[in-house]
Amino acid sequence: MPWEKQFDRKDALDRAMTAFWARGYEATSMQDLVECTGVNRASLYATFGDKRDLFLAALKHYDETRRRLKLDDLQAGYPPLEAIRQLFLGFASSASEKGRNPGCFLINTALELAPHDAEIRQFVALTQKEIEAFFARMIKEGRAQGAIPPNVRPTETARGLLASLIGLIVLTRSRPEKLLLDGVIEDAMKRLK
Amino acid sequence: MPWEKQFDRKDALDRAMTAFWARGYEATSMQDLVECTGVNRASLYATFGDKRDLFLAALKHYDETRRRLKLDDLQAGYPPLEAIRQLFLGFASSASEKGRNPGCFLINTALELAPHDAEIRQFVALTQKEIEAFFARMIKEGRAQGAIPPNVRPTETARGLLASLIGLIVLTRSRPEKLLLDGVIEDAMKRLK
DNA sequence: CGTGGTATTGAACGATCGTTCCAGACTGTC
DNA sequence: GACAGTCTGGAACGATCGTTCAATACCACG
Repeated sequence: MPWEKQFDRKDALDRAMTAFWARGYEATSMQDLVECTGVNRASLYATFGDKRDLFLAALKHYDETRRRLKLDDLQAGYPPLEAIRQLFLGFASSASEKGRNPGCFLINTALELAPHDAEIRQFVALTQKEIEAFFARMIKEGRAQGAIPPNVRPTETARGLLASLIGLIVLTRSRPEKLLLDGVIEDAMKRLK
Repeated sequence: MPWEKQFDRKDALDRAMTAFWARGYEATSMQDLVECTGVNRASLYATFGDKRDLFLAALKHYDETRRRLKLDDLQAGYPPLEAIRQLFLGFASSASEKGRNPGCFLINTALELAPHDAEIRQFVALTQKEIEAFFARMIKEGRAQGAIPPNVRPTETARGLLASLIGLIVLTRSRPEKLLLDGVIEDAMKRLK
């Protein structure tokens, strides 16, 4: 190869991810992406393809660097029951009432693009299944350790927790009230005792 | 007044609502709105103001004709516990795996615009509070009638149900699988027994 | 029947959209 | 040091964006 890229691919992808995450697909223009990545238009196209390709790459980047990493950290750093609680708490605490609430890129996409784009829908569905599997795994471990009662059914309860988590994250963007968010978490955790 | 409008304001608003509901704010162009309402561009501006004004009017129209009407019908037509279940079932059953899932206009807006527009955020928050109040009211009535155990706390449980309902609706747009949606509902209703 | 004033119409505005092209900058190889 | 080939920078493409304007059609009122 006679020459190498001047910019770091991962770094540019991370910045593009942040832009799509904050404003969504439609509201983020290529001009925005050129400015926030610092990469020239043509280089952006040469490296990532068109806008949708770049979005999909950013979404997968989010999944790898945020969602997967987060779940792995929780699983490694906390006992099962506390790992579940910390996942909820992480989203609630990032929702300050004054500053911006980043929310979850995957959930934003589930509403904006998933209904209209089969490939994106399948990817979003896959990540949701992994979160569901995380909940089920934690419940099984918690039961084995005696921290969760044996009458809590892993598969069914995991589905309920997934819905509660999604609801919590949506609420952080319209009603970032600590009283409400803490109430949702407390109620969600009741399933496990 | 020397002349009256040729088109029905409510009818045009209803069609615009459907368009915004299906595609969101950014992805719906004024050209789309001109075509789906059948009203001329300038008439649209003269009647509703700019695009954001029209969107807000459509959102409020949705709230009046769908959300409020739905809750009133449920409250009038079912006993408390069943009214709650029917609210969940309504969203799950409209999510066929093949056709389009309309979802909920208010929730779509909670993610797309609420974080960036204070007026819209406050309106969305208001409607969510009314759903929350609906749940709390149903729980209180259910307890009074003996259909819901007295240890179920209305205010706290209503928050949890709201999150579960939102989660369910989001899931209908990315994973319209009957097994999953029914599982979420079953799990949500467990709180009430 | 003329007049005032609003509704409608289609064209047009400048701005921005996503995308592409091309000349120039650059480095590894011969 | 000339060549080959990739990456960069900026201009430019046609299309579409939200919005506005001037001309026309129309009815109530004097």
